[in-house]
Amino acid sequence: MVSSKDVAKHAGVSQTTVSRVLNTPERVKKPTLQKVMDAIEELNYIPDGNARSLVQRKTRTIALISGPLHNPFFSESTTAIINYANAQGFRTNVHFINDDNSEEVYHSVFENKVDGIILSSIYLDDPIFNKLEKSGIPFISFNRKHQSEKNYVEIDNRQAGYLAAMHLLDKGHENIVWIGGPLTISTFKGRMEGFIQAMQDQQIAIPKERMIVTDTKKEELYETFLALQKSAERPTAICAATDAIAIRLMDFYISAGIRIPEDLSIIGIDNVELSRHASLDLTTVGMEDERGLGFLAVEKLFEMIFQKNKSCIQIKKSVRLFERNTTMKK
Amino acid sequence: MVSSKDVAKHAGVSQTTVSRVLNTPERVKKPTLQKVMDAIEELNYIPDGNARSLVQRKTRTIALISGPLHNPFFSESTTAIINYANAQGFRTNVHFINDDNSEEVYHSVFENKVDGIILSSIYLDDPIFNKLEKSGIPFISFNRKHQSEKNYVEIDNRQAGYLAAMHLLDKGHENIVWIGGPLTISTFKGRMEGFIQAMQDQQIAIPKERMIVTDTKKEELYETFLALQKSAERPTAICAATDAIAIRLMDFYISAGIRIPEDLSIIGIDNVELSRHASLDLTTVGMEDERGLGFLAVEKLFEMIFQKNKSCIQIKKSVRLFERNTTMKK
DNA sequence: CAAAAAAATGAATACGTAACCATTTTAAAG
DNA sequence: CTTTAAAATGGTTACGTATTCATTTTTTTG
Repeated sequence: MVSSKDVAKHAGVSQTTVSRVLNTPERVKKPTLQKVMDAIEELNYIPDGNARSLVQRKTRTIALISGPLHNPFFSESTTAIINYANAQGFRTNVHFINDDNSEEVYHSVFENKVDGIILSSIYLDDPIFNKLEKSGIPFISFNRKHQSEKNYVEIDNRQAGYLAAMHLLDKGHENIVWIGGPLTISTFKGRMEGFIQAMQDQQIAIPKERMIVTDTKKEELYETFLALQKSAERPTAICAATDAIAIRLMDFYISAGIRIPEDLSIIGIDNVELSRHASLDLTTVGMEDERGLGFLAVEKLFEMIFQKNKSCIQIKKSVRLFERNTTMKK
Repeated sequence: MVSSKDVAKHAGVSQTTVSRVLNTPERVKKPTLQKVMDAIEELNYIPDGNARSLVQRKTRTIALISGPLHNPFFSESTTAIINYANAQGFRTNVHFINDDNSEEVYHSVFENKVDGIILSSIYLDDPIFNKLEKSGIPFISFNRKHQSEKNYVEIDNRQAGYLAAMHLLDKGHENIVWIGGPLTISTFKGRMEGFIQAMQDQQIAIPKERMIVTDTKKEELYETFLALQKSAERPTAICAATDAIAIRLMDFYISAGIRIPEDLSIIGIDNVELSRHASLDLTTVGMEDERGLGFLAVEKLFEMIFQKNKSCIQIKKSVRLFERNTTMKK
């Protein structure tokens, strides 16, 4: 590989001058500059970012630990985050966490000495949180938060669950089923609490079998769907904890010949882009802000990176109903 | 930051031994090993990947230059690629290219001295191809290929376009509109050629106004939709170059009250996961292989990285029709 | 038990860059 | 001109690791 020393030799200057040409060209005399530039061109020299990182103690890289991209929420946030980082001249290392690779993922992230970490994969009692704090690397979680209530950007999940439930109640539904992910995740916990609150406020009892806490994977949701179909008293409406869940369930129901919303109302939460598609036209609850949580989070992350802003980020965005065509009067 | 020297001092050994503990622990005596491990634990030492990269001349990082994630094809391939790389212990730098950032993106990739590059963003006559070859870094393009016909994984685009057109012709359509992206991209060129071939084989004339080459962005597609709606002789079927285009168009048509497939048949190409959703149920053409082009490409890329396999990769996967519910007899 | 072989460890160095300090060259001031 | 200041450039070092080679310690062998 051609290094700055090779360039220096070729141009008849010192390595220091080559470095200066690249970093502070205004401190180099014109003719010297030209000589060096020519040598760079001729030798096809590209500086080594790793060597630079080593001496500068900055990698110009952030790590993104994201949920799965088949969930449109995450494909939207990932896009926003990578584009923002790129615009700042930063690279983005993307990771997906599953049940048995979190160890390796965090190891890889810490080893790489990234300048910032943005994650949507944290659990309420996740032990990784302490490691993140101890590492001294700026980090922020979006969509989910840790029980410590530090460094997060989220929507008002309780409000979201509440509004979703209220909408179905307004439409005259009473036999409503909640389908959400594990309560070890703040997002699902908050949204479910909001849902329960609304039902209680309207004095609607919720039998245990109508509160379904499941995994959000396709297979588990299919099991859930089958169980519901077999149940004696089928729900007239489903309150799904996320648009991704709602959209998946719609697939199963429509495939089974059940019409939405005529036979079954369904509402999601997140207001992902895809939910607006005319074929789905999913009623949902989400932020007004079109930029999304991922954008807000990465924006804050870079504030932390650049300004060394050590203050704790706590952002909760309020939500509203987006009424579309998957819910109707009972 | 705590370095291996600090660990060495703390454990009363040399830095060399610390390095050995991490890399070749079997060459270290048990009690020494333990001392060092304890010191590592106590000081919370994590080796610096950049320093290692510098001396080993390997970064354990690949770069992915992808199309936009709102296109399900790319969210699927990105998932497959990142997961594969992670399983190999590699990080993935993800980049998105747009009209005016390609310079910076490639600069960033080359600067980072990645071990491999996987890209779906190349143009037929893309000058970046020579730079990639000159760089000596293993690389492969998927979905698209360069005119040099080197290092690519694609579907048989001509066959795909042919099958899509034939399907519509079989259904009795004659007024068929082709909607695809720019012909500077191999994917669109090949698919369109296949489409034209089928029409010629069936001796169906294609007036110029039925061959639409446009940008694949939402806004441009909307313009295309409006133009078609205004045209005197509306098509009875649309052959879209990709599922992403087809799905976008369905949104516009359904929003305008046009029924699919009753009023208009539409077929895509790619067979993305989303196309199977019951609400869309898009007829399409795609690979048999469920793993997708991204997976095949990254698999080959790692063969190149590990085996120093310099042989040129040329993979063209054959396709078949997936008949669903957006096409019907005229 | 001595000699030879093997195992364990350490000292020194390289990787490619930026930063710091020293030196030379050029321009400004008197 | 000479002196002083400023600009331009070069030499050396540090960043944190793995590697190479040398040295010490331990084990094996006859």
